[in-house]
Parts: sequence; structure tokens; C-alpha cells
Amino acid sequence: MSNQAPTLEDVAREAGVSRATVSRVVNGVRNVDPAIQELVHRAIERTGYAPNRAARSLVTRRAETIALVVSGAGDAPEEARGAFAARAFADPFFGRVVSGVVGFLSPRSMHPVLMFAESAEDRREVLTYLRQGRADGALVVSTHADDPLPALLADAKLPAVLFARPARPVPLSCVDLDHRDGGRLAAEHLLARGCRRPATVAGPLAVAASQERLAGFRDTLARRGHAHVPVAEGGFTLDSGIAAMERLLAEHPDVDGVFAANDLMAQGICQLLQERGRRVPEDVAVIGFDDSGIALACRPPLTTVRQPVEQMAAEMARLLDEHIRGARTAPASVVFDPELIVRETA
Amino acid sequence: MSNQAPTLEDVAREAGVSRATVSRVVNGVRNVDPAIQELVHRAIERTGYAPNRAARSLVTRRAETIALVVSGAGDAPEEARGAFAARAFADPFFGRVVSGVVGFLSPRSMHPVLMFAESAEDRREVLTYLRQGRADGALVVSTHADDPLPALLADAKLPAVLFARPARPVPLSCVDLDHRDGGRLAAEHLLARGCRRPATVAGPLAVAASQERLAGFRDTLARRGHAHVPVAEGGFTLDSGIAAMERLLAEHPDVDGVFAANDLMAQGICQLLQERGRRVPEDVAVIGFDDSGIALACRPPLTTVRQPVEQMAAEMARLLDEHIRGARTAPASVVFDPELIVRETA
DNA sequence: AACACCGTACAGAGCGCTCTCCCGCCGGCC
DNA sequence: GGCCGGCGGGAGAGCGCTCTGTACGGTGTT
Repeated sequence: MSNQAPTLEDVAREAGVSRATVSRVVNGVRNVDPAIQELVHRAIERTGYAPNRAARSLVTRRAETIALVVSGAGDAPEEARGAFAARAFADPFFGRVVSGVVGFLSPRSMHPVLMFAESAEDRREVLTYLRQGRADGALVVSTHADDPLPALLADAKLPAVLFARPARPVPLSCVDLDHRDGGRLAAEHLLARGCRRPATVAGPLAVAASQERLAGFRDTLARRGHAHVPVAEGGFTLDSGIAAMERLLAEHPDVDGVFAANDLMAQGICQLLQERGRRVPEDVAVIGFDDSGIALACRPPLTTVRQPVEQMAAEMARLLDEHIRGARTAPASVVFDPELIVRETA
Repeated sequence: MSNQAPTLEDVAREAGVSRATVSRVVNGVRNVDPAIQELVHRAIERTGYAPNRAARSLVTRRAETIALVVSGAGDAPEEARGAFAARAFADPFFGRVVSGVVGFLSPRSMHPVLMFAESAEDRREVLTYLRQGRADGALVVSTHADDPLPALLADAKLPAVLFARPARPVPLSCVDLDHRDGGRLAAEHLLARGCRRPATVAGPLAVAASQERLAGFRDTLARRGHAHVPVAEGGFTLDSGIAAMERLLAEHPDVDGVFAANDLMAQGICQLLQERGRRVPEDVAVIGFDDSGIALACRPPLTTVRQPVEQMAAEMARLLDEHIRGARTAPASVVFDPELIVRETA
């Protein structure tokens, strides 16, 4: 009964067996006599034993931990990571990613380490963390297309899975959405409800997903006779959505349908429209993207293109787990399909 | 140049010194000849050495990791933790907590492990995690007043710091806000702008903070002649805020000022009011609580009582760090002051 | 009855690191 | 010139665990 945590040795002594036998019972391997198993379990109970993970990791070479890194492409070494974190979580998107990841990890008694990589220094930190064996692999959610982290990870041969295909190909597994098809869905719905002058507030065009959504939207409209579609570029934030819509309205006051590249911008657009005295959807129809919590919080509730973020995140975790266990060696690419959720704004 | 990660031994051989010397250089302890330091650094560079954390933790008995646990009081063992995570992050509050914690941890090369504890099983999981030495302590953010986790942590003598004082006293450090004063601030502002019939949509009354905010609001009004103030209880979510306001409006159609216990509910209230054709703030003034990102996203921007969540979270991390290092033994309680942020809704 | 064989438990060798000894060397002092 | 103190460096003992190799009964075969 010392104040030191009990070790395998203590349990073994208590149960009158060897260290190895206790280890077998704890790890549930090999054939151990049920009577002895019971004996050991009782000894564990009595001593309040909890296996020391550092010791186990030292020999198994596994941390049984994965890192969830939210990555930017910044170079400002002085930028406070806290601020970056706050910005990231302002979009419900990240909460959904966390939700999906935790959904997969939790039943396996694993928990993600949260990291934010905004500067070169931060990226080195992520690499070091993994190389030190503190985590077995990384789940990377990039906010920029030219994020250097995926390539660094691949070069170091560290297990990693990406959310969204990177701009330049990297030999890592990734999970993505068919964004182009999402754009198509939005275009067809706008057309179907009779829009004559559709426009779009795109996401940052440096992001591949933004370009794809835009391309899908444009192509579909072009094929239906809308050669020129007004486009304003936003930054996925509420403010940028409002600003983009203001520009759109200034040049094309007669738009009657807008496809926003995410819900946050769609929300801003709805607000602006209503302030300007335009009814949504009667005067202008609005379609968002993501189907995040915001879509329901919006007044009226947002019609949007659903991205199954939770499922995608869970799939990332599953792929990473396979890579870590060595069950998968070649990079895989899993693409999910978007779905149109019709509510009231279009 | 094997495919095994280089060890201290490898670096020592490469530099022509002993393992102990390399260790000293790596950890920056004692006086090592600058020339030898240089030698070692170059050897580290050449071998690409990264110290194995498991091995270090094994002897130092430190994981250099802390757990950030979002805790409910649920008992449903089957509830998916992923869903709980999603719900938690729907409120920008948690993003701000993460932001503050990361702000403190990041410069120290530490990163939080994210855990969600909604069931008894989850709570056992948190305890086990700490007892296994995978994390040195826990930062606990409870969503319910009767959360059993703090007491469990205290009983197990595991280092932990709480966000908000628990309902029944627990010998753990905690960080809190003077909620009562926040309620007072809201009441006085409403009175100052000439409200005659103030009301409030409180948070869940099972949460101590909700009660305090309500008490501060009520007491201040009572002292100024408003003996009876209509109260509706909400659940801190957007929907519950709307529902509560509907009840309030049904019974007291003439309210001209509402204090909501958080911004999310205030947002819902503004939406409802506008749908009902009431102008905010001309017909009904609205004050929120938190000053989260929502406050600015609201149309019009929300007047609110600011809670410095990021600072509070950083302080939690600082306190926990002190407890872990043994620099602090007695539990401390740090109370922050709220601040009224006047925008356009009141 | 002798042998092989399998299932069960133990002994012991590390995993990579830290840290306490301990020793050798150099300079200062009487 | 001998002694001592202090500094720079090395040797080695673990930290708590896993896992291989090995011993030891008990059963089945010839």
C-alpha cells in the first residue's frame, strides 16, 4: 500500500503468479487457466492496477494515440495558435470533424490529440511529435490548398490521412467529397424552381474544393444556356460572404438565385438580402453548402448541399487506423457523394 | 542508416561521447563543454534524432500531456460520444475554451487530448487514462451542475482544474466568472435605456451559472422596483431560446427588454422577435451573454455580457500546470469579471 | 512402458531514456 | 609541490512492460 502506483510486479505477487501471466491476462492473449485468470482479475481489483502506458509503448512502439491537426498554410511564425484555433472552430465544420473522429476512436479507447499548424514552426512541431512516437499517425484537415504539411508528412513516411485531396498530389490516403457534383445539384435545383439569373458566391479559389463546386455549378448552367454566371469570391466566413454578395448585388442587381460555397456565407447572404428588403426565397433563392448546424439556425432554414462530414471524418480515422496497423499500405482515396437538402431558402 | 529510428546510443556513437552526455545536451542541463555541445548537436542533425517520449516518460513519470475533457452528466451508456461532441461544439463556447487552452499549451510544446465524458463508462475511461499516466492532469468543462466527474477526480487525487465552480464543493482548483455581476450589468443597462417591462430567458436552472445570472438580474431589478420579473427557462441552445421566448411572449406580450443567458439563445430570440414583426431594439431590447462569435454574426449585432472564456481557459491550463509541477498544492479559485459590450440590440 | 506432443506458466532479456554515482583533470591555495 | 575543490564526462542501474525461449506436467500414440 505505498503511494506509488501498483505495477505488474505487485499484482503478480498479490496473485501468486508471475509477471508474464498477469500481462497475458491483462492483454487477453494466449491460453491462461480460467481459475488463474480469475485470481489475477481479483488481484488487479484489489491493488487498483492500471498498466503504465509509457512502459507498454516503449516495447510495443505504439502510442495508441493519433493526432488531429488543423492545418493552415501560414508562414507568420508569431501568429498565436490560439487565435487560429478560435477561427477554425467558428465554422461548425471542425466541430463535425471532431465529432466524426471521436465517434470512431472512442469505442477503441483512443482519444485524439488536437494540434494546430499555422506556421513552419508549428509544422515542425507536428513532425517532431509524431517522430517522437507520441502519436502513431495524423489526421490532417487543411484550410489551404497549398498547405505544405501533407508533403512533409509523406516525405517523413509518417502515417497520415487527409481531408480533401491536396492541390499537388501526395502519396497519402484521403477522403473527399464530389464537390463538382454538389455544384451541379445546386444549379439544377435553382433552375428547377425557375431562377433566371443565377449567381454564386464561391469559396477561396485557392482551395480546390471551391473551384470544383464552382465548376460543377457553372458547367451545369452553361449546358442549360447560361453562358455567363456572375461570380464573387468569398473566404468561407460570414463577413466575406456578406461582402461578396454586396459586390454581386452592385453589379447584378437582378440576381434571383445564389449558390453559396458554404452555409456560413449563405447565412450572411440571407441576412444582407433581408436587410435590403428582398424576400428569401421569393425574390432571391439561396443555397448553401455543408448542411452544418447553421443551416437550421438560419431564418428561414437553409436549403443546402449536404456534405457528410462526420462520416467522412470517421472514414479518415478508419483509414489511418489501417495504415498504422499495417493492414493497408497503398494510399486510398474515398470520395463521398453530396446530397441536396431542400428547406426553405430555395 | 537502418530503418529503425535513431536512439540516444546512435547519436552518442556518432558524436563520440557517452549516452549521458547526449542526454544532458538534449535536456540542456548542467555544464557541458560548448565544443562538445556543438559536436552533439551536429550528430543529432546528421542522424535525425528525436527522443523517444515513451522511454522518457517511463523514467520521468510525466506524459507532458494534459486531457481536455468536456463532461456531461449523462448516464446513457449507449449514447454515441460523437454526437455529444457535435452538440458541444455547436456552441462557440467550446471553441473558445480550446483556443485559450491551446494558447497556453502550444508555446510549451504541449497539446491537449480531447475527451468527452457523457456516461459512467466514459468517466471511468477518463480516470483510467490519467491513472495509466497517458496524461498528467485534466481540464474539465462540465455542462451539468451534477456532473460526478470532478468528485471522482478529486477522490483519485488526480490533478484537475474545473471550469466553473461545481454544485457541491470539491477540493479542486477552478476558474469561474462572477455570473451574478453579469446579471446585474444586464439589468442596469436595460433599466438605463428605459425598459419598463424586462424579462429573462434563463439557462438551465440545474446549472449554477444560470442561477447566478438570474439572481443577479432579478435582485438588481427588485432593488429598482421591479418585484416580479417574468422568467422562462431555456437550455442554452438556439431552439430552446426560441421556445422559451415564445412562452414569455404568450404570457407577457408587452415585454420590452430581454436578458438571455447566452448568445445562442439571444440569437434565437432576435429571430423570433423579427418574425413577429417586433423591431430590435426599438420595440424589444435584447442582451445576450458570453460575447461569442455569434454576437457579431447576429443581425443586428448583439449587445452582450462578455465572458473572457479564452483567458479563463488559459488560466485553467496555468493552474493545472502548477499543480502538476507541484508548484501549487492547495486548490485555488480564480474568478473573472464580466463586462458589458454594448452593440445594437440594447 | 517409452516417447512425442501440446497446453500452461515462468525466467529473463531487453525497449530507450534519465539520473545518480563516481572518476579524472585542472587550477588555486598554503 | 602536495592537497583539495569543483567541473566535465562516463558507467550503469533501473523505470514497467512485452515477448521469446524454456521447463514442466498431462495426454495420446506405438
